[in-house]
Amino acid sequence: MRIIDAADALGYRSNAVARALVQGRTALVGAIATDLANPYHSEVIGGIERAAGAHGLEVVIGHGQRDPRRITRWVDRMIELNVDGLIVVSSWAEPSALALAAAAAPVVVVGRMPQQARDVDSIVSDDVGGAAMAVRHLIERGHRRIAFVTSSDRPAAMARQLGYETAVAEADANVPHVVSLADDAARALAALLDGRERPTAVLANNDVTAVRVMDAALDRGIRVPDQLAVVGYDNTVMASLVRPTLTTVDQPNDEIGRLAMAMLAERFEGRRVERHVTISPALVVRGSSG
Amino acid sequence: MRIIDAADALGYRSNAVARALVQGRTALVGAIATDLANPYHSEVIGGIERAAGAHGLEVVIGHGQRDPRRITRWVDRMIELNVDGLIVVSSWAEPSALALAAAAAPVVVVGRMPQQARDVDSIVSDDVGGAAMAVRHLIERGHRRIAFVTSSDRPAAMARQLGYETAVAEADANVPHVVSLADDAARALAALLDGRERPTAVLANNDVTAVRVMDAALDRGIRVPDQLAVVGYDNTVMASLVRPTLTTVDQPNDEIGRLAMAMLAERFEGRRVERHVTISPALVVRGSSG
DNA sequence: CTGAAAGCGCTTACAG
DNA sequence: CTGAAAGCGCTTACAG
Repeated sequence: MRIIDAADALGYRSNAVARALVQGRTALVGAIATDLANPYHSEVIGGIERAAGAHGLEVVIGHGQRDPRRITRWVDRMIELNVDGLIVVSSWAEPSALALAAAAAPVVVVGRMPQQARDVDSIVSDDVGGAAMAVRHLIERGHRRIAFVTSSDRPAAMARQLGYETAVAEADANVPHVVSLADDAARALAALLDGRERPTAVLANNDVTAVRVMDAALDRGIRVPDQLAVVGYDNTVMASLVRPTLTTVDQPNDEIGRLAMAMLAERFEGRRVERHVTISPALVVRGSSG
Repeated sequence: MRIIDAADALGYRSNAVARALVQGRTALVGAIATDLANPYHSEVIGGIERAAGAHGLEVVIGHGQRDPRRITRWVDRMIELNVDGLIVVSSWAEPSALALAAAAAPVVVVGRMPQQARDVDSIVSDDVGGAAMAVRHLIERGHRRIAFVTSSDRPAAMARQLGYETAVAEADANVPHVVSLADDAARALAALLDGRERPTAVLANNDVTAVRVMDAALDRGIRVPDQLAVVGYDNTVMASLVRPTLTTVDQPNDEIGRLAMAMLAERFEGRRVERHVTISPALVVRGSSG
């Protein structure tokens, strides 16, 4: 007891680095996010953290800052830090780096990768289904000229586009009308909104894009939702802040984080086979779709 | 070379934990944030990261999740992880834990602490000056009945209230009228907006509070800014998303992050005396103040 | 210049 | 039950 008191008095703290070296485990889970400023990512990480507590694990976060190289470097760095498991909330990491990492510790990717990495588990949201659900909602409200506006050619956006195309095809509505804001956004928006055959509804690949469409419409005096219905994707905070509030597709981010942690735990318990889970999104109807 | 090739082929990676043990340094800076979902915190951390790169340091992030105990525990954990320096983007850590940490590695707190911790450097924004600047702006626009609405009694909010009180006093405007949303927000807003002596302008302790005031006003048919000017604080993304867009007080978050990293670097170079820096905010005038 | 030894701060298995 | 030794995977200082 006197020894312990003396240690406390001197401010002694056990060196976790040395402990990790001998125990071969750090009790650390690494979480890498494309962009922490994006609330979607911080919510997923919140879910990971809450679940990690139950396993006696701490979550250290690496911030990718929307830079693919930085994200891939974090994968390497986390393995060097000897994390016991790694959750990559990003589709931007190099598959080869992920496969290498998976040889050292269990790895779960949250997001739709361009290609699978060996021995890496994954969680994706059903983007095809979510986008189709949004389009069906617009069709139910009587819309027949529905455009898809996208700012990305990442796999998630492509899957949403596919869901859009599928749903307009099955409803015998318009021919698919896809507008990309990637190059000249102002011009693309002008072509979309100033033409004679203006759509009556727009599905956007995410909330940010949806808000850009809404702003462009309001600038032209086009009323939302009366003259143009707009639906976003991701249900970020901005969806309930803008006026009119934005109808959007929601994903259970907290739940996704918990699941990612649970999948790591299964690996700790000995699972050897890959596991790939698809999560179902849900439509949140607000003002922008009438 | 053949040995290196073989190591590569086997996927060998140097064990950073072992290296850290012998070198006595991890090349890691810990960054702890109250709430990563808050863009203010993720911007500061972005600034830290950009500056850390130049020093060959990596930034690991601990997420406080708005839980004071969790934040304090992260301070302990980061020291156990042997970070070379620690930046706490939060005012919620226990001063005693910070002082203990500072005995092991340089520590910089970004935020206004209720009390100073020994050997801990700090960066605060001039909240008194920022709030006074906002009030003077409203006075210039002719307002004489200006209220301060706050949702917090944390030191930053208190300093902003002080700045408000100082500025209304010097302008010979109204007597200070402070409204707290801490207990019964709906009732407090009703008292503020439904009374006969309704203010013509409101300064809020932050943007979230400002948006709540704006929404409450719009619900009552009170036009912003014509019948009620509203000014926020922090210049979060939501300030430019709401309609009317929000006049607010901006802090150079990226710059604050860089400075925090620079202050750590000074400690690495041998600085022994405490350093406390105050950053000047700036007013961003938008639609909500007319 | 090369190679083996000592040691970073712990935990664990073992001898006393 | 207590105490000393071995060893985790590296780096560094030193002997050859």
